[in-house]
Amino acid sequence: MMELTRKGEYAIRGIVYLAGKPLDKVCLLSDIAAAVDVPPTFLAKIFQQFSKIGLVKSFRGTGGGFMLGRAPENITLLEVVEAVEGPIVPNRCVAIPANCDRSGACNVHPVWRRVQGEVRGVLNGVTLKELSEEG
Amino acid sequence: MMELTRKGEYAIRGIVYLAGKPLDKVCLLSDIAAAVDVPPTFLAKIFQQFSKIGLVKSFRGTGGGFMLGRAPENITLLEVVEAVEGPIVPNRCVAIPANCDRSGACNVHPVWRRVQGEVRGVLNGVTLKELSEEG
DNA sequence: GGCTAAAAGACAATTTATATCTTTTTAGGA
DNA sequence: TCCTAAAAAGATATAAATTGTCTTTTAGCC
Repeated sequence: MMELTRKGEYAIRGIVYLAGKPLDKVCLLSDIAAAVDVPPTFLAKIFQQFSKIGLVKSFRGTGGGFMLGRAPENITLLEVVEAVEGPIVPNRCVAIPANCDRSGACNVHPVWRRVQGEVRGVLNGVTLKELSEEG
Repeated sequence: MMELTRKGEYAIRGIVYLAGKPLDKVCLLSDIAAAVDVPPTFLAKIFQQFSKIGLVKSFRGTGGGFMLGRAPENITLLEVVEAVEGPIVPNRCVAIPANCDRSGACNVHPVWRRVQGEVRGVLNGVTLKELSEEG
């Protein structure tokens, strides 16, 4: 249960790599993919998603590539994970409350909300800056 | 990310239903399945897993069925979920540390451990007794 | 115009989830 | 002992999600 997918794992690897570079440095997707050991075509899809929401900036053509969209201390792990995995919802009924009307009052529901809150809290407390610094 | 599967959802529904009955009451699988709106054959598989680890007791033949293996206040939601979903591991590298030796020190690893701890903590704090009482 | 590199979309393989069906085992009752 | 009830176990089937790849298009630079 609750496992991050490959996609999520790859997404983190890729963007953490970027976060470790100077903010204005433009990196080739192929270089990033090679550095973090991810299939380039797959990482391309991931970075397209990042790009759409501004987590990274992309540049086409000669000299093109990717750079971080904001300073790494202003990007949380939560944003990164939710960007590619979708919202963190431990149970469908948390996402779609209408789904939870089985037998009126469901006692489990609030538990899942608490789980959701805790997880989001942890991930929201971690920035790409911390993750990219050598520990 | 982190979604409970149907199996997990069904498992909880089924065992919470049992927890709402008198401890020594033997329930037919078919009755439980009907009551909590779960495919009976699927629920059978789930209860087999429960039975193996003693979460429920099973009786075959005439007058057979299932009853709770322990008092509901002594069964946590964590046990139930892990019984059918397997251990709660937000990332493979948390489950298999050898998998995490990519580039030496991985800063994300401890974050996933924290997530794991928080989730397990929440689920461990909830018992079937609470879940089966009307709120 | 020609080269480079990302964007977008279609497609394919594999794995996981979600069941169902059949056969076997165990127990109780006539 | 035989019949019936009910769970256990195993095989199989379908659907959906994951994990990619490939091709074509668009954008930018020389």
